[in-house]
Amino acid sequence: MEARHLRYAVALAEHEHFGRAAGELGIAQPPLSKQIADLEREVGARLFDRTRQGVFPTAAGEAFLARARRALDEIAAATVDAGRAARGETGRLRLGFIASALLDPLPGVLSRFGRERPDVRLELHEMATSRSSPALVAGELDVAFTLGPPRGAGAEHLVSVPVGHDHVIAVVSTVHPFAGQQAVSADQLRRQPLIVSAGEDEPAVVAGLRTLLGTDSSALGGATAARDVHTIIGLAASGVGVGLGPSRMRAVPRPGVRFCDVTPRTPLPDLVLSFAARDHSPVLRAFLDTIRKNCPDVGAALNDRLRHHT
Amino acid sequence: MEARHLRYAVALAEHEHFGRAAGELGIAQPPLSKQIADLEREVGARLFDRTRQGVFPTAAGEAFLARARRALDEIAAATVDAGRAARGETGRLRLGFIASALLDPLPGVLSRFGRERPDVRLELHEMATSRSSPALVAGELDVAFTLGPPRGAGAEHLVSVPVGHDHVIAVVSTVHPFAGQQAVSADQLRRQPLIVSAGEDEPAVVAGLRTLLGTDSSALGGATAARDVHTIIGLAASGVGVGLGPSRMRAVPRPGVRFCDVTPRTPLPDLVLSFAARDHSPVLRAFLDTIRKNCPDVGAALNDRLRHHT
DNA sequence: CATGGCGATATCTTTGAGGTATGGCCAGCA
DNA sequence: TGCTGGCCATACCTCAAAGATATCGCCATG
Repeated sequence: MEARHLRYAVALAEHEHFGRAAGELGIAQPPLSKQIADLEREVGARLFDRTRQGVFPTAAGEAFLARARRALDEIAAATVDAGRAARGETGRLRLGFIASALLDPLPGVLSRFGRERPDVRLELHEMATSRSSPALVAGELDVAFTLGPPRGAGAEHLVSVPVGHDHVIAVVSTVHPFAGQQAVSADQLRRQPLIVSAGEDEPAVVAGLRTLLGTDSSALGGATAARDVHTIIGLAASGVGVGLGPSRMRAVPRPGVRFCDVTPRTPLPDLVLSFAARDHSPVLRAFLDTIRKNCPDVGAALNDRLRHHT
Repeated sequence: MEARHLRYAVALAEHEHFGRAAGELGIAQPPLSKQIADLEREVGARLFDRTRQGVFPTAAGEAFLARARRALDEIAAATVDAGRAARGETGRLRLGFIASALLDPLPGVLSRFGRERPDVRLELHEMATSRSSPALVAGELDVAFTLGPPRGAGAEHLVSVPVGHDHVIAVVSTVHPFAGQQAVSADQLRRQPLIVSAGEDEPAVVAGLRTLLGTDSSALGGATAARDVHTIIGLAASGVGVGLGPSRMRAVPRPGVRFCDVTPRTPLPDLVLSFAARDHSPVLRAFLDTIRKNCPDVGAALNDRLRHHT
């Protein structure tokens, strides 16, 4: 049985007349008669009563037509749904990100993406760089914000694009002596109780701080450890010490704290967007496009990537 | 787009391999490649990723396949449903009947039919013969039990089959003097307070009673009128008088009453089963078949009718 | 570098959908 | 009662396209 048979039966039921139904279908009457006869033979039951007054479905015909109409609706919807999925209007995006990404690029990116693609299901997973890389390789994530380029086995199958540069800044309570300063020096910091990251991404941050304070610095050893940037800011606000973290902390103004530059300017690993090189999913492409529109200093690699698939 | 395209896409998704899917479909690999290519062109999106590891649906393909599977399910169900409807296993039967039919043939017929055709929706409408005939002609009923053959305009398009003969019997309270008698005479009845039908089918019954009691009988004029046989029996049980009604009253034994034959035996119009002559509905046929199996003294016309359609 | 497996392409064959002409049937009508 | 017209079915032909066979190009293996 073919969709043609369903279309012909539905048209015949609608027009109650072989000739007019055939005309509507753009075919002649004899082929329609034959197709309906073939259909009735295949179904094993008479589907239409041919009377002098018109052609009307039998009980079997009514039962058949109800299913036929639903089948035709599904077929029509199949094309529509496939088109929407192909354009990235529907689907799913599994996004991994480090906690600090929630400060700066994510709020803007997610709200814009949610507006542009309301029917895409977003799955957000906060995770350290060390976990998101294998998840991308294994296909458990579609895209991830990581601290520095992804590392580990299979990383060569990932594309990485820096979406923002980063350096160390300090955060202090408004009543702290540093609060009025534009910048604080490494020397000043060495004489303060410090609050630093202790999350899984710690090594990268600690490396930056060692560069800043000197490898012999004992200040780092006595520093308070916090799991993520939000905790660092909170502890600094309550006067526990001077928080040190990525410059993206500035993106979330918060009463009770001030941010200070740190001299010398100490770079941290870039915030990087990674995804599988062979992932051509239109939803991913749409997400990358949103990133490009939302992050002015996005790397050239992303533009290349987008141009490549347009 | 044809059902073939859906079947091929589903098979390809299942086997993840053009060659094996084609083998399963009973065709060679090149035609399958072409059909899938045609499908992708018509949908306007790539539906499968051909990789070295296998053939996998894209996001668009997944969306398409979900709809395709449902469409194919509907198509398969269409044939099944049509077959069931053609065999009269599903559908609807609108049955009109006079109240007294509830006494005798209906309980057995309906319980048997309900067991044999559990998926047929039964619509029961108690109505007088004068109403069921036009309803049958207008197609608002499928079949009806009437008192005597249907009358009125269009009755020639109806088939009528007597399903039981009927005559007048008397019903009295167990404490009534008649209670011990096998039969009562017209003379005895003329000297008793009577309870007779006053429903829409009254004329037929009254005509029978006039035959019994004589047209000059004043007893009928003073009789208590009851709308249906159940009321006649109830009034007789409470001692209001002697109930006169169809012999089918006997089918419902009820404590507190006795039934007596009436002499001379006075026939009433037969209980008749009627339906539209051109109605070949399988549900109707199944119902007639049940009637035949349940009513031993069914008319030859019904057997003819059933044989005609076997 | 050779090999084998896989999907795409080219070309031919054959099925069957659809067109035209016509037949059979029945209601309406003179 | 025979005629006529409308309607669906049948007969037969045509041609598009589904499918078969042969082959190519590609790439991951050894």
